[in-house]
Amino acid sequence: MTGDGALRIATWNVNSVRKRMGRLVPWLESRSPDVVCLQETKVEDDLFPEEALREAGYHAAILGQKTYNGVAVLSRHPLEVVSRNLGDGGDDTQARLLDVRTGGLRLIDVYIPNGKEVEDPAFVYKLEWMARLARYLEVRCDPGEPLILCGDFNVAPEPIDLHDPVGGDGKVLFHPDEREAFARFLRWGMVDTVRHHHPDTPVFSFWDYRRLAFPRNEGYRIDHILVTRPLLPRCREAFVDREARKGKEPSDHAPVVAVLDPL
DNA sequence: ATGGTTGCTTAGCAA
Repeated sequence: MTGDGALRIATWNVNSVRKRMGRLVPWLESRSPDVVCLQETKVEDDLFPEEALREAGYHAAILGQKTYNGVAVLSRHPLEVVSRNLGDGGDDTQARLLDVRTGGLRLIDVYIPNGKEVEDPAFVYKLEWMARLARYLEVRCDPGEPLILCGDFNVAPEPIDLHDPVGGDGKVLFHPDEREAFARFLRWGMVDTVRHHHPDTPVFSFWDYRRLAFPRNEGYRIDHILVTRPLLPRCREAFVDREARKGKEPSDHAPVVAVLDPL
């Protein structure tokens, strides 16, 4: 809590929730977010550390699987699940989406496929999944409703969003096709909160474990909190919590936080 | 430099 009733909404790819509990719980205690969307929990639902997180003060909605992927939404308030995965008749075998209502808000937590390499079939799957998500917004959501779409999008939207936009052009995370798929979310009616509040500031949310990328600040801004227009006047600030990437055994991603004025 | 590191699961995959 910020002490004035503001809501803190966060998204964090933790790269295994069980491995990261020693950092996640102190982070929850120090930052006191109201809602936290997690990605890459990498755990089946019956092994999710729900009790420890309950003791830290959070309800949880979870959609996990063994070894890979997995999303969860933690909230100070009880959660109602609107949808687990896209539910459109396409492949839903990977745990990548949770659509929930909590504390008077609707949030969609996504872990968009990484895509591996542009030449890989996984990249085709990524583009198809993003098109399915756009369709999900069109069919099951309304740009006139207060809605938050956040998570690991695995897309750096603009040149400012990666350390080497020339070298990265046409590669995974910054390919024109995935940038266009991301732009479609914005055209539908979502606003990128971090970029809205910091139009000209390079900020990254992911640094590869390899190549000493973090100390060199060779990063990408691929984790996003998007909001529909009705929420924008309430969004006071949005930022990357870079401190959470420092120190021993970090995730390769930092949390992104948006601060909303109360209704 | 098709390099490098981390996590899950145990040698190979995903990121």
